Amino acid sequence: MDEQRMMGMLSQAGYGMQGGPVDGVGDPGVQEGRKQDIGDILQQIMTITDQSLDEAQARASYEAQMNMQKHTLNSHRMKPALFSVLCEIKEKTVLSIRNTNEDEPPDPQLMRLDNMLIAEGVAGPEKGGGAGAAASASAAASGGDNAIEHSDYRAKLAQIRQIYHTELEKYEQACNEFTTHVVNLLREQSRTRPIAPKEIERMVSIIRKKFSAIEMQLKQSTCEAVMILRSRFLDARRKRRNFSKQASEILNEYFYAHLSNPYPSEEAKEELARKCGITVSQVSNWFGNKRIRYKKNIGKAQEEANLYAAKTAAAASQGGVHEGYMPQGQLGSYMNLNGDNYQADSVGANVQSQVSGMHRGYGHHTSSSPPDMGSRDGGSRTTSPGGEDSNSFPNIHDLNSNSGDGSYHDEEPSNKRPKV
DNA sequence: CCCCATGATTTAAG
DNA sequence: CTTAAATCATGGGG
Repeated sequence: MDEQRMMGMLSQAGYGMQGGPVDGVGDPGVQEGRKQDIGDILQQIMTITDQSLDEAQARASYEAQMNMQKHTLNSHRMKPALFSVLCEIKEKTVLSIRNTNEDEPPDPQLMRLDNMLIAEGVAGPEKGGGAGAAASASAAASGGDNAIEHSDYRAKLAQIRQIYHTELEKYEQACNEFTTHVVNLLREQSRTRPIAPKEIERMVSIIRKKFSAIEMQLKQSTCEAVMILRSRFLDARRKRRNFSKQASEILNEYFYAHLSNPYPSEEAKEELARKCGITVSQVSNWFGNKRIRYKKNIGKAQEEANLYAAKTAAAASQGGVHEGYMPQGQLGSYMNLNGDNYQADSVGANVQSQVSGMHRGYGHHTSSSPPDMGSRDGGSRTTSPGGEDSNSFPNIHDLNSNSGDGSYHDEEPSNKRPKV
């Protein structure tokens, strides 16, 4: 099989030395001649050796002859010296070759694949650990019961992982086997051909390189499989589920209670997320959607908002049926607003405008203060936390949307899915 | 089926 | 990073 190839390479190395820079010292002319001689001799010997080996492979009947030649060669008194010299020469040429193409910077592509596989928990720490740990961690982080959705995913991932490890193992085993085989072969041949240990090392490294190409292919296809799996299972869009009725209520209450400035601070978002059993990202999404959709709707379908206002009021008066965090302060103003009516659109401006004087640039609270609480207006109106900022958000009044029911939520969007 | 409410994502601006 | 706006894709009701 590959002996043929190896012999070819060895022969090549042998021939290559002919013109090569064998040594830097000495008179060029003499040196040249000597090199030529040595080259000729070597070539002859190599040819004979190759021939004999080839014939041996081809025909067993030459066994005897080959043995004889081997014996002759082995018993020649000059043999050790000659081999030594040949080895030295070969080593030099081989080294020069090696230097040109041996430098093997860890392939960036391979590193990328490795990183991704580790990130996906495929290649990471041993079997049970990686995927399982990652999955349970993310499940715990998101608060929980989303396991249903992901169990399938995890199962598939584990499958991929299994296959990957099996293949990798197979690959390693094959690589080692083959390497061992080649090394043995070379050692065997080193009795009849000038093969230095370094030569063997080099062969081994070449073999490893070849095999690592296969390894990379394996990693690549594994990565692809993971990618497909991810897009299939983890694309949240495909798995959209409405929030629970209760979560929607909580969110809506907060929204309508802070209509004048419906931008929950980071802390508020966390609290809402906790109460609703969803992630902070989801809260942000919800408010983003809510704001824009509310705005688009002003003027109609707002009756339902009253519903929330009423609920809120009721809750407040009863001591808070619904979580505590409806700022009681605002209820009053709310009722006012509602009662006031809603031409709000027009009125709205005036309604909120005046007020507490201090402005803080609306919106972007760098999480400074929870918009809610404090802002209670003293007398009668609006409470918007930031004086005029209330204007910034289109007039408020009601509207509502009673969201559906449904239930699940997804786990924290584990943001980036790698791209291939 | 269609249609629309809705959560998530993308895009663009700051 | 956050947000508004547009858009996507699903769930679920008629």
